[in-house]
Order: sequence, then structure tokens, then C-alpha cells
Amino acid sequence: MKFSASKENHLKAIFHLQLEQGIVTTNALAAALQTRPASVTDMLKKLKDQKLLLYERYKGFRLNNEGKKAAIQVIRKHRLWEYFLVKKLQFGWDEVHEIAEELEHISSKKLVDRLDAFLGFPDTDPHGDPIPDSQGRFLQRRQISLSELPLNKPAQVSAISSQTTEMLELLQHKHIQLGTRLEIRKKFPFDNSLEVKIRNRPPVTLSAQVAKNVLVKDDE
Amino acid sequence: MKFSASKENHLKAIFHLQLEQGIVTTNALAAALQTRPASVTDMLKKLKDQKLLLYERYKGFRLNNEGKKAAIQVIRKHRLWEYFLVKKLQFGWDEVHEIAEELEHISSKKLVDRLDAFLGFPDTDPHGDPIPDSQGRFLQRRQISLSELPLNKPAQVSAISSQTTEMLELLQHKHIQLGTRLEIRKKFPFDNSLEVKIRNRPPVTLSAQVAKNVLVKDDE
DNA sequence: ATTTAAATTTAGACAAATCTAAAATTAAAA
DNA sequence: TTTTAATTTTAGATTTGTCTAAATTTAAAT
Repeated sequence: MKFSASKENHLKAIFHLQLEQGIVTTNALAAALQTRPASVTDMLKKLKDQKLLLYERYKGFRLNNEGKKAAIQVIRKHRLWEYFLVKKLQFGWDEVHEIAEELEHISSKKLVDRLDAFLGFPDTDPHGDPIPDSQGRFLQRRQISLSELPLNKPAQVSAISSQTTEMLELLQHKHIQLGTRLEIRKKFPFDNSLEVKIRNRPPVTLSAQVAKNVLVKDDE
Repeated sequence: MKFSASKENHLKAIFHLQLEQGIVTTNALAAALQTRPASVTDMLKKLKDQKLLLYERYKGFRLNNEGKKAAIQVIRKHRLWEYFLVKKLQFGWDEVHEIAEELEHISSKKLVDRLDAFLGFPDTDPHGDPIPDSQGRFLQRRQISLSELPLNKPAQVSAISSQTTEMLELLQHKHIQLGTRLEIRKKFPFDNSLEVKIRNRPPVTLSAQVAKNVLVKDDE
């Protein structure tokens, strides 16, 4: 099976979103892909016709087995290329994403497997995310507390461990929710508070108590 | 400047064709790209609008300086990736063309230059064709077609100009590859076929069509 | 120098992927 | 439970790259 770059991008984004919540919504996917909900709907129909997606209109959607397999192959390519760029071509880990976004659409399966071998079958990419093997097997990535996250390492909120109303209210006010991408800009040893940066927003400060209960995983 | 894959393919094909004859025709380009003359005309208009091409309708066309520069960058990428595939990923020289056709459209200039450095700034690709440097400078090799080689003059295969799978398969079967040392034992004027001797092997016969596409240089 | 043939271009269509604006559906609030 | 708001989908348009069939221009042949 060979898919267009756009289809691969949709599959990949759906895969990531449905790790969070089992079901994915049109708006969420549109936001993830920086496109419009109407465009997403158009693509969903095509993916459904190709039997990669379980989808009923107005009711959300998720990948079926075929879709997942396809998505994982794209993710495998992306992460192997990132590894190559950082380890062999001396790129910084923060500048490889865009290039890998292009390279991941090169279709040759043999190329990917040869690249994998050339790199020594690495199992995590430069951001710490697991690289699926040739059969699409995944080592699920671990989530850590925000308080353990290294400085300037992009992460994504994957869970909130203490769900008191007060806590959720505080997080909502600071625009932090499930799936929020963020990184730590500064750590204050005095009280272990953190300054956290969310894309397109001014930095916010979180106490150690809050940070301890926000679980994150490496962003890709 | 960033161009679509299709535009890059057109630029590259025009560049190659205009090395042969100074001016390129619509039909020739359509044949080279396996497309239709009408499609070529459509694209020519766009390339002219982008000032990459000197073109007047019904009168043929050729690249201007901008167009040449763009074409050379694509050729550079193609040949560097081929070199990478053969030297680092252990592909055979006869199976890399198609993959490089995809990789050549990855846009990052930095990637190409890093790849070049990683490979040790090679100056010829696995087929013996020169690789333009970062500024687009070309070491043009004096190589001639096997069909022009004088009788009994030792030579070495330096490039294969038509890289169809069928052609490469035929050459492989006759044990002719890059670097093969050979000489012409007999020329048959009837059909311009050649009898060619390779060291330690019985002579083989090559059609004029094949011989035209095998490029050789003097054996030293 | 006409006529015929080949090459090239135009005209009009189509598929893929996207968009905007409006309509339909579901969810939330009064 | 209505009304309002948010979400999602449809309808119709646009862009890029391609095609076929017909028209135009150039080249070749009688």
C-alpha cells in the first residue's frame, strides 16, 4: 500500500490523537494538522473508503488495524530519519523535525529497513520516542512527571494524576490540559517551582506541587 | 526557491536534453518524462512565467541561468543520494535510481550539504556521473559513447546514460557494469551492433541502441 | 507551390487536496 | 425543554498537474 503524503500525515496525526482519547474529533485533527475542519472531513471520507478508518459522521473516528499499521510505518520512518540526521549528519535534535516530515514520505520499504540496519537498529529517536521495528512493534513510551522533565525538552501533557477541582481549575486557568505541548524554560531550586512555555502563549509559573501531578511524555 | 517535484523533474530533464542539442523540443521532453506533449506545454508556460525558461511557442525552449541553477541542484541531490544508498546502505548501483528519484525532491539545502560532507565530498556518483558541488560547479568528464569508441581501444565503463530497469538488467546479464574494462573486437555495419571483449570472458554482442547508452572513458 | 504529415498548442475535462460560506447536527445553557 | 452555541458536514470554488481531442503551426513531400 502506498499513500499520498497528505494521507500519511492524517493517519499519523490520528494515531497520536487516539493514544490520548480513544476517539478523535474533527476539530482536534484539524488543529493538529493546521488545516480546516472541512478539509479534515473530506479526507476522512477517503480514508474510510480505503478501509483505514472507522468513521460515522458527527460521531468521531479512529483508525482500524490497517490504519494503525500504516500510521506506524510512517512514524517508524520519521523517527529513523531523525536519528540519522542527528547521529550521522550532526543536526541538533531541535532542528530535525521539519526535514523528517519530508523524508518520512519516501516510500521504499527496503530503504527504511536498510537505514535501520545502518543505524544499528536504534530503539529510541533523538527525542526519546520509541522507534517501531520492521514489523511495526512498539515499545510504549513511558510518561514522567513534569517535575522530572529536563529543561527545554518538548513534552506533551498525557495525564493529570490528582484530579481535584481546584487543581483542574488552576490548570485550566494556565491553559494546560491533556495534550498541551510545553517545555520547561526555567527551574527555581529555591522552591522547585517551574516556568513553563506553551506555544503561542506567555510563560506561566507552576508550583512543585502542581508539577508533580502533571504527567508528560516526550513530544515528537 | 522551492519547486514542486514535477517542476524539478521537468527542469532536470530539460537540462539533460539540452546538453545534447542546445534546444529542446516538446516531444523529446514528453518522451523523456513519460508524459504527453500537451502536459509538457502546460508546464512550459509555468516555467516561463517563473523565469526559468526561454520559450516561444512552436519554437523549442531551453533553460536560462536560473533554470540551469535549479536543475543542477536537483541533479546534485539525486547523485549524492545515490552515492549514499550504494556506499552506506549497500544497495546495488542498478537499484538506486528510483529511490533517488524520490529523495532528490527533499528541499532542505542544509541537509544536502551535510550529506555531502558526511559522504566525504564525493565527485562522482555510483554510475560515474559527476556530482555538482554546493555552488553548482560541475566537473565535466570527457566520456564518449561506446558506439564511438575505436576498435581495439581499451576503455572503462564510466556511466550508463539511460537507466531503465530493462537496460540495466540486460547489462548485468552481459556482465557489464561501472568500471568494467572492455574493448571492441568487431563492428557490424549492417545494424551497427558491436562485439565486445571483457577480460576473462567470452565476447558478447551489444546492439547499437545499448552501445549508445554505455559511456566509456580511456582506460589508463 | 500545394498538399500532406508531423509537431505543437489550445480548449475543455478530471482527480487530489484544499478552502469559504452555509446548512445540518449535536451539545450546552438558560 | 427550548434556545443558543459549538461542532461537523455539505456545497461549491480554487489550484496544481495531468489527460484527450481538436485546432494550429511548422516541416516534409510530391
